[in-house]
Order: sequence, then C-alpha cells, then structure tokens
Amino acid sequence: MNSFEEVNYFVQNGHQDYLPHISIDCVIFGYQQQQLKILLLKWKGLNGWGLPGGFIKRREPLSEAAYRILQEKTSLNDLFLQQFHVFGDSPYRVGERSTREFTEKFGLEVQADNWLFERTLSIGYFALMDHVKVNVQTDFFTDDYQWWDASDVPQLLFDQNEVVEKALLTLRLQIYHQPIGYNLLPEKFTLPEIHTLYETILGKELDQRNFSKKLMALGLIQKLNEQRSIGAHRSPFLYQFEKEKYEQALKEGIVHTY
Amino acid sequence: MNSFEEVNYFVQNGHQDYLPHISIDCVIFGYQQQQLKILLLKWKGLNGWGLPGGFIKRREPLSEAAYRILQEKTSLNDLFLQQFHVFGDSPYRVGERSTREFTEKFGLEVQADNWLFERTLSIGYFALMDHVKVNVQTDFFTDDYQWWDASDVPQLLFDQNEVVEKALLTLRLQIYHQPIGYNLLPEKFTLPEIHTLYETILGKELDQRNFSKKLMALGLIQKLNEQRSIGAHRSPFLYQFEKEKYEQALKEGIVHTY
DNA sequence: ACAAAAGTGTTGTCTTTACACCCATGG
DNA sequence: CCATGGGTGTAAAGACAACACTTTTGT
Repeated sequence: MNSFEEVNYFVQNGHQDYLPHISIDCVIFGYQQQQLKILLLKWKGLNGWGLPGGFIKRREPLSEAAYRILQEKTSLNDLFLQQFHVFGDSPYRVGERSTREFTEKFGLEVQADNWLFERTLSIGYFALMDHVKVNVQTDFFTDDYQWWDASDVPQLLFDQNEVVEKALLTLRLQIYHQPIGYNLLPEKFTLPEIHTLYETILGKELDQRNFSKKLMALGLIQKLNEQRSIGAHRSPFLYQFEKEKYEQALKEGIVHTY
Repeated sequence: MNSFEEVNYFVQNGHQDYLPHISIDCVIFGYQQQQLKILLLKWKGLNGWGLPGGFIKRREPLSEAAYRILQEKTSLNDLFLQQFHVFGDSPYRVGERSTREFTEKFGLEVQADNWLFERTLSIGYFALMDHVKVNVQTDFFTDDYQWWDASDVPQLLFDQNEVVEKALLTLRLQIYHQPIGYNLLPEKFTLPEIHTLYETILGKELDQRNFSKKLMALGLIQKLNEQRSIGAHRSPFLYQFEKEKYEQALKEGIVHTY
C-alpha cells in the first residue's frame, strides 16, 4: 500500500474489506550483535515510532491476518508468531480519535466518523525472527524503520509502550516453558551464541557450563562436525536444532529454569 | 435484559451502544464437592449449552466490560478474572451467521445485516469464584444454568468447546506461577480442601505431606486456631490466605512445581 | 608468546520425592 | 471399638549452583 490512490481507497472504503474496531499490533523481536531488538517503524507526519500492524480482513481467520501483516512488513514466512494480549483499557483504546491531525499530516480528507478513527482494540502478537532474513517494507504511512534495543525502546505512539512491555514479559515467561531460539538464530549457531541469546532475553547471566549441560540434556540440538571461524580465538563448534523434537517441545512444553 | 422490549431494542439498536465484531466469552470456574466446575447457560430455543458472554460498550474499557458481564451473570464482584485468548480462527468465527434460525427461535425479526450476525471475534476471559457466593442470573436468551464438571463439559454452541479447552490449559499453566485458590475457596478452608483443589485442577495426585510443606513454605496462608467439624473424623484445622502476601504473589509470580 | 574466547567436571547444597504410622472424631 | 479421614517426619535421589583451568586461534 504505497500509492496515494491505494491509501485513499483504504482510508475511505477499508471498512468494506476489513473489520473495524479491531487491529493487530506486532512486536517483532530480532537478535543482533548479542542484543534483543525490536522492529519499529517511523510514521511519516506523526513523526514518531510505532509497531507494525494492520487490520483483519472480513473473511480472514485471525491468525492468518497476523501472518499476512507480518509478511507484508518483513517479507518473511518461516516465523514464530503468537498472540499475547488484547489491549482495550488505555485511554487511547477507549475513546475515538481526532481526524484533524491526520488530515493535516497526510493530506487525506476524512469524515469525523471514518472507520479508522473509531474506537479500536488491538490484539498484540509477538514474533521471533532472525533479523538478517528480514527485508523490511515501509508503506505510505511509514518512511523509515529501525531495530531498537529491547531494553531501550523510545517513546512510542499511542499506547504501544505498554504493548512492548507486555510482549517482553510474555516472552520471558515463555522461555521457561517453550524452546526459543529456532526463529531467532541462524540455522547453524554456536553454543556461546545461544547462551548469549538466553542471557539477553532473560536479562541476567547464566553460568556457561550449567547452561550448556542443561541445554544439551533437553536433546533439542545436535552438535555438527563443523566449526565457525571467529578470528583470533578458538573456533566454536556449530549446532543445529532437531526440528521434530523442537516442534514437539513447542507443543508439549518443557520445564526448566536456566 | 429480560423483557421482550429491552431485548428487541438491543438486537435492533445495540450497535449504537456496543462495539460490533467483538464479544467477550467467560469461562467461569467454580469448585464444588471436590470437583472443578464450569458455569454454563442453557440457551432458549437453540436448546444447547453455552458460555456466559456479552459485548463491550463503546466507551467502556475492555476489562471493565469483562467485569460488568460477569457481575450481570453472577451478582459477584470480588473475583479473579483474566483474559486468556482471542478466538477468531474457527469457521464459526470467520463467517457471518444466518439470522433465519434466530428469527424462528426467538421471534425477533432481524435484517440480514443485523450487527449481531456479522462476523464476531471473541475475547476469552476466565474467572475463578466460590460457587456458593454466586447467584446466577438468566436472561431473555437463557432459561437455565448449571455447573458442569470441567472434565465433562457437553457439546457447546458455536466454537465454545475450544474456548473451554484453552481456558483449562491456561489455568493449569498458571497454577505454577500464581497462587490460586483465594477466589475458589471459602474464606476459611482446610488443608485437605486446598489439596484436593490443586489435584483437581492439575488432574493428578499430589503427595499430601509434600503438598502442605510446600504450600506452607510459600507463606501465603496462615493456620487458624479453629477446626472444622466434618463428622465422624478428626477435625481438620482451618486456614486462611494472607491477603497482602497473596496479592503480592499474584503480581510478582511464584515458581514451584507441586 | 600473548590475548581472547571456547570448552569441559566435580563438589556441596538444596529441592524433590517417596513413603507409613498414629491421632481425632462420631456413630 | 471401629471406620474414616487428618496430620506429621525422615531418608535417598536428583537437580542446581558455584567454581577454574586448559585448549585453540590469529596476530
């Protein structure tokens, strides 16, 4: 959705194709330089940062909508995606919104009762992905994107700081019950890499030896006969997830503490 | 909402007061005779069992809506209530619904584009309450209610069996991170009572001695100097939750395994 | 040879599990 | 006095946490 005509049609007539009053917001986590990152888009005009999001088509299953929105923004399809909360309590989510500012910033005339400006609840989804596979698409409303450090997210538009907070909390809780990493790491990774990933997500140090013992005991990854060359240091071995076991663990859950 | 006039107004004009396309479904858990129960309402006409639910008022915060709906149905206000999932994938939640059957059963004329019959996502909430405090209110659409054993729920209307399943799953997961019991048990309860409650929720046996050791170690309950008389048996001591500590544990979470 | 990161085991402590007997009460 | 359920402790096994030195690699 990039041309003025497309956007104008969406704004004026989108309610025919999409459900009003409900949107989807995506918190996209990536992992980069040993830091947990979140993908934010810069809104044109509003001049602030916000989460990628979108609306649900009238005949589209909810989870398909979430996948579609993610794919539109990241051109990626193998990813972990999970609903985590519906936001409908903050003042922003209770009242309707003014169209004036919108008209000024984007040059689109909208009636006061335009569907986009009615009260809209938002369903939060979070996704995990390997940031190097991501090819971010901006659109008419957004003109820039950036991966922000998860612990250092700027002030976001609307109530979206709350959304990010909740996503982080959910991710941290989840890491104790589900394997995480498949979607955040490259296919082949080293023990120090996944170790740092866990430390990063949990925001605390994990003993190197205990971590690898435990991880190996889960039996979800296998050691390969290859090493990565990392410069003037000993070359770490590469590992990869055993997909079937990983999927099974995702379904059945695991219990551990790291 | 009991009179024909009220209902007719709601059906014809409800979209002015309520958000269309989104509803709330409540899975209400109670505990009774050592069994985990779920409150179901019997729909008039449709002649099937379903969950209590309702719509969100246009200017009402989401969680207030959930509380209101619960209060309307149960006349109860001190309760534990939590959002757990949005349902929008099942065929029932993707398409619009036929008004014909509705018209026949309830004698209300509705247009094909009536707001109640458009596609509607449902936000699932689950609640825990002491069933003896509950005073169930039926309304125009429902003429009976019953507490059903959680492990033996009948075929429900729409996609609601899925909703109940997910609620149970969430409850079971949650019990490892949050104290549970305050809202399901009477103010004063015995160790065997809370012990059976946990066994019931988790669906497995828990060693009596280990359970009480662990429970006491959490420091959320205190022993009273009273006993309950239970007939021809030794009288068990009564306990009660220490509210402040309980609330704190709710907020901060706990980790244990039972 | 040096700097930097990878890799690898053991021990003590704590947590968890398994298990059985006596006590209180009412009929 | 009997039947039923309540209440209580200990020991063995397993899980967790703490901890340091050697190896590899490139410069």
